[in-house]
Amino acid sequence: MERLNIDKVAKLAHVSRSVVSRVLNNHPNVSEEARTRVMAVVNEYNFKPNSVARSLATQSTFQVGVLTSRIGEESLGNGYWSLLYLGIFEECIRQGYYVRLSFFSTSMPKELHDLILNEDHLDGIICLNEEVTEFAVQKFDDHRIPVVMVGHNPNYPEICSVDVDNYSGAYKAVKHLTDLGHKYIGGIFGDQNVEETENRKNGYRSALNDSGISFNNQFTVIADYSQHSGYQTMNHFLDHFPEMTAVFCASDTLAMGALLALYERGIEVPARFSVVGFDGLPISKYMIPPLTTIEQPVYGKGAKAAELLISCMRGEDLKKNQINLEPQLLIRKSCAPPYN
Amino acid sequence: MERLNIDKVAKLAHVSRSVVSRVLNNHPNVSEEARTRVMAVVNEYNFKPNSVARSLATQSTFQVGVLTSRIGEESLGNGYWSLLYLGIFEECIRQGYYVRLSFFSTSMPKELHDLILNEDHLDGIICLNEEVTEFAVQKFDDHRIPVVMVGHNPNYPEICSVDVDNYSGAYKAVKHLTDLGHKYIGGIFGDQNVEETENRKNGYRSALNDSGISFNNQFTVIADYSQHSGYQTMNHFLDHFPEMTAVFCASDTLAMGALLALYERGIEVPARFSVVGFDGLPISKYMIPPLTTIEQPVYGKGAKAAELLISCMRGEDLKKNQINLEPQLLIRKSCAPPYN
DNA sequence: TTGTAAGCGTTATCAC
DNA sequence: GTGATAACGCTTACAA
Repeated sequence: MERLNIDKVAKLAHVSRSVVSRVLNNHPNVSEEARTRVMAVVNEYNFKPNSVARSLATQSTFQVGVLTSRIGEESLGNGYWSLLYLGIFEECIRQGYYVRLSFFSTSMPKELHDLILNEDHLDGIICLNEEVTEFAVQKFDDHRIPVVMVGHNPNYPEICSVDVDNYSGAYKAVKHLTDLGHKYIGGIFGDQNVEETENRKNGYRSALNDSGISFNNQFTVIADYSQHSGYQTMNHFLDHFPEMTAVFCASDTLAMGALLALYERGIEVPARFSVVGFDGLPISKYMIPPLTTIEQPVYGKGAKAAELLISCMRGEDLKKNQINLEPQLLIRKSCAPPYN
Repeated sequence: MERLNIDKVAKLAHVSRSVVSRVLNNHPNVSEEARTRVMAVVNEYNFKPNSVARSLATQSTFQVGVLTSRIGEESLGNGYWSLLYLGIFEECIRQGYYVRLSFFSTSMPKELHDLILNEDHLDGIICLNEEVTEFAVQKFDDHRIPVVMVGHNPNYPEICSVDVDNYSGAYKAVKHLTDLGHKYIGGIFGDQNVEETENRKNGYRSALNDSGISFNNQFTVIADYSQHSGYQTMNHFLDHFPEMTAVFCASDTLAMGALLALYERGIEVPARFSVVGFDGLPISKYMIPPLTTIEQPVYGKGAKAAELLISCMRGEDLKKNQINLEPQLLIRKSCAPPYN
């Protein structure tokens, strides 16, 4: 069976191509009779209008681009990104949009940048981190196509964004530790020069403060979100601050590294040391011991970002465009009162 | 600055639109002089031809679809899928193809299936697992667009596929255990009714055999590739076969679950029990203890699949279309000779 | 070597 | 309510 086009359908239904188009797009001004004739043909031949031609005519592709940094394999492999993408994908497809996932790296040739961000093929863009946001915003500074980002960036106040309440999450984590009686609590953070880190650090600080514990800057390290950084930083803490009895890690991956460092030194968790993570990744449930962590709605962040983007694409003017989702403390087995 | 099209470029360069098209597509038969004039304009205005229009004219979109099952969040989060996708993406983009990643579920409405697999928008498809392959192959049984899959499926011998040598991987893993002196070795596998499992099981069996150990069917369980299954199955083994001293897990996630079960019972790894995984995921390095595993080139599988697909799309006739990549034993800290 | 003109398969405008 | 017809922006015979 030949693949047919709108003209052939029109012929078969004894109408003009415009009528077919109207029927397919639910436009008014088409007689009930014509509609049924057209639909009969459409169903019989399972006709689907060619979406490329439609894109050319309407100047919109119904495709959303998702952009993230070409991070290392280790960071990529932690489940956070897949879950975020899944949230985006499912919301988009539900609303009839395709989604194209691209990894971006400043070191790739310019042609690839242009290819990835090819505006003819994209109706909107979701940026998953700051580096990429900067790049996309700069390229689309004339607002030709809408951009939304996951995570807030104070440099781009006019851009819609979704994030978890980082302050609140960190606060809850550290408060849990102080409530347990810990007084010397390390903090491992993941990303320099980013509001997220600033907020998490403030949450950490406030929780300490509210428990009457003074903040010690040496107990705080900003690295990156890899397991390796968690491992390294934990070793550093253990070498220099024997009084420390607990650590707040700003990601589950960081916590995973910290747990390994503790294990290698034979320091039992949670009996002799407590650790709390951030993210609530699926794998955190199977760490040893199962990680107490701050669960954030990763999937939900993605879905919400997609929802915002599609609203923007439809031309709706969003007033409340910086959305914060609330994280929850998820208690498992990696925390206990301090030893002694 | 207005966005320009090929006609405007032609006007500015004082040539016809066909000349512009020819220089943009590196076609022959264009004078050096015309070429430089065109390129001058192209560069000055940074002109990029509209790819949607090009798609319509050439009947090809330069887009590749990647299809995978809408698996649970836990399975999604293990890093395997992200890595595989990264391999596909980077090879595609290098060759100038976009890639669209979609999750497929048999339970979603038919409109979504049609949307996801919309052939007008796709020049080729890479299937990441069997369920999805079946669906795609059935939809494109007339070979309108090429399909390649990751993992071999004997039901579709004519389709190009890439996989790791599952037999060899399992063999190496279990041989490592028998070489260490283990005699009672469990096997946890991940996917019923799939050639992959068959092959891994055969590898496990052969290694046992080559070491003069008889195969015990009770020591073998086929579940799914989740941490939870590893956890559950390990508990089952521990409850029923106290003589068992080691286990081969057909994925790192399975091993992660097994490790947790062992930990909860206070059975030290590797002192009292050895475990080896399969995959070599980035997270396996940070398990407790760091996992000895069979490292397969996940990224490479993706890249190779993309390479095959693009060859097919270019019309090359591939003879050697079932490719096997060789996995390696990666020794870390989860194995030791049996206790006593 | 170059230019003209005919597609590609839609949507959208505007007479009828 | 309907149907020509003109876009949309490109590629590609074919003629010059």
